[in-house]
This record gives sequence, structure tokens and C-alpha cells, in this order.
Amino acid sequence: MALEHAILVSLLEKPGSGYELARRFERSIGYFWTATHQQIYRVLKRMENDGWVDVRDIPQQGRPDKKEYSVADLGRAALSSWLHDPIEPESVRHDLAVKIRGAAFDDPTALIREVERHRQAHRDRLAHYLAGEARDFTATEANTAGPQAPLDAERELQHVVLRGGIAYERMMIDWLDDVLATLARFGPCR
Amino acid sequence: MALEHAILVSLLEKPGSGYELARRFERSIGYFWTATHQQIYRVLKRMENDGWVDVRDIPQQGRPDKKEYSVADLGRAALSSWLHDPIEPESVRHDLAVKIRGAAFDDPTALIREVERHRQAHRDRLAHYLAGEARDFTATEANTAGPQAPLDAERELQHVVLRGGIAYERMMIDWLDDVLATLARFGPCR
DNA sequence: GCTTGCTATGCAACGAGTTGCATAGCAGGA
DNA sequence: TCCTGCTATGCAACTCGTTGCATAGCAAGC
Repeated sequence: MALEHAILVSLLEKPGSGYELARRFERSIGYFWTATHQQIYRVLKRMENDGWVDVRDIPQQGRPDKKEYSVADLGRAALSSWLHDPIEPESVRHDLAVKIRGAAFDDPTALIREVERHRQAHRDRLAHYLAGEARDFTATEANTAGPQAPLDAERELQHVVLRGGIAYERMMIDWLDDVLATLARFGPCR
Repeated sequence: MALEHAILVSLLEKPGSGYELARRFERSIGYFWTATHQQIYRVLKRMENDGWVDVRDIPQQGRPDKKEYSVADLGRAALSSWLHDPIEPESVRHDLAVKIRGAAFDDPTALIREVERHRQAHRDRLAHYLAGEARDFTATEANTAGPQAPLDAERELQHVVLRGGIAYERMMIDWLDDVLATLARFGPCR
């Protein structure tokens, strides 16, 4: 599993509390790795016990105290070791694909609204990604001439991952159009 | 969760034993829903207790007996109810994306081989899909003129799901090319 | 003769992920 | 004034998914 590694990456990009991590997992990191606050708190505690992260209590006014976590040397080493681990299959879970095949044994037209809803969700996410890309990755994109300084690696890699998200959403929208066209073809017969 | 629903769909397409289901989950259904034989046996037992499936003991010569499962009325109803359930978010888990962002805090060039390996895996799967499409969905594809008979719904829906898999693999291959180009850009600096 | 590999089913244990609930103070709106 | 919602952390119970192991007979190759 890689939740701890996702947390390490996120904390290396910027230290923060469990709560802040949970919010990041709803946004940037969460686009390709979901986690609830429960999982995060539990894993953070384990990582603290293992010496992967350091904690600092930060009192706040008008709000509960928070614990700011940052990556310790052991955590960095653990991440590095995981990064060099070659293994990694790919497991996919597409409820919608199951539903589409299942629609053959039910009324297929009942699925149209569902598919349209999903398509809209993907359109929304695409718009969100594109806005983020325009915001974060266009201003300094002019200096791409010549080899990059190592300092830009973090940004470049974040950008290429975001491009992956954009490509994924575009593919999904196109495919769902295809699905709708297919459903419409034999829908009226029933 | 939807493993039971994936099993129902698979059994409706063709009744079979737990072992056969496990093999299907390595092929057609498994392209968008993975499951090991352990999960399948466990869930099948529960579904049997709930009256979702019927079992028939089939003695075989030279091989252990098998239990052939088929969908019962209750199972059909459960599937139908699930199909009409509108909810369904989307959770994604992309280890590779985490690794790519994590590479900013390690040697990025170490990731190149890993990414190349993944790209090859996606190429292989794409080739496999395309072969399956050519085999199963070209011969009778000529009769697409006019409205389809309901009998063709199953095939049509299987085909559109397969097209989704093909689109996904193509997108991944393109994206991994992009990732490799990005890694190569600042790789030599280190 | 031995090992490997396939069909076929299953248990036990663990780890990961989900859901419901609890606490607790503050801010803002109906 | 009450209700909703946000920050912030956490427990307990449950389900889901993974891994290792076990049985057992047959077939094929070395």
C-alpha cells in the first residue's frame, strides 16, 4: 500500500497537520489517491511511532491546537526505498463499467441519466484541473528553454501528473459520449 | 461495494463455478474489476446464503467436483435495484502518480525504468484488447444499420466497455510518454 | 521418479478502508 | 436563539482485500 508514501510526499511538499492533509487529499493529492481523515490520523500515528515523521504542537487561538507533522530522516529513507522498489501491478475498479454490462439484463435506458451525471462530474473535474493548470503552470512556463534547474523538478513533476489527470478526464468524457450513443441506439426499442 | 454485482453480471452472461469466475476476473471482467479466488468464494457463499444464486453440484471425471452457480430471482432483483441506485463517486488510486511526485525528493532518473515497464504493460494490454475486439466484435458488426434487436444489447454493451478499456490504455501510453519526456528533461542534470 | 502446473475449493490471519459517533469551541445566518 | 458549519482530533466496529497455506488428483515434461 502507499498511503504512508502519499503522506510522505505531501509532507515533503509542505509540512502540515492531519486535518490539513485530509483537505489536501480532497484536492491535489486526492485526485489520484483518496483518503479520509480517519485513515490519515491512524497512519500518521503509526508513522510517528516508527520515527518516520516529527510532530510539533502548535497552539492556536480560537481553534483547537494542531499537530504539525514533518518528514524525519527515517521517513525520507522509507520513501526513497519505496521509490526504488520496482514492483507495482495495476488494479482497477470501475463500478460504472459493471453497471453498463449489467444493463443488458435490465432496462438499459435507466442508465442514461446515471451516465450523464458521471459525464458532468468529469466535465467539472476537467474544468477544475484546467483552471489549476492555468493558475499554477503558465506564468513561469516561459523558461523551458535549455535544461531545467533541479529546483524546478517538483513543479515539473506536479505538472506532468496534473496533465495525466486532464488526459484521463478528457478520455472519460469522450468514452461516456460513446456509451450514451450506444445506449441511445437500442434504447427506444424497449 | 460491487463485487457481488460484478459476479451477478458475470453469472448472467454465463453460469459457472467459483474457479471459472476467478479466471474470468483475470480476463474480461477483470479488466475493470479485480478479484482473487478467495474473495469470490467468500462472496459466493454469502450470496448463496442470501438466496441470490442457485448452486448445482457437477461431478467431473479426473477433476474435483465443481459447484456451478447461476443467478436466482433474488439476485436478479438485487442487481436491478443496484443498477437503479444513482449514487457512486469515483475513487482512484494511482501509485505511479504518487511515485512521480515523490521523485522530486529523490533521484528522478531512477524512475525512468519503472515508467518504461509500466508503459510496456499498457502496450501489451492494449494489444490484447485490440485482438479481442477484432475477434469478437467485427464479424457481425455489419448489421448496425437500423435499430438493434434487444438480443444484441449484451454484445453492444460489452463492446462499448471494451472500447473504454482501449481508450484508457491509449491514454496511459501517451501520458507515460509525456512523463518520460519530462523525466528526461532534467534527468541529465543530476 | 520427480517436479511443475492445472483444476477446484477452502481456512485463517492480517491489513486497509469505511461508517458512525464523540468532543469542543467559535462564527455566521435564520 | 437555535441551527448549521468549520477547525481539529480521535475511538470503535465493521467490511473489504490480500497473503500464506492446505488439500487432492491428474497430466506433461525432464
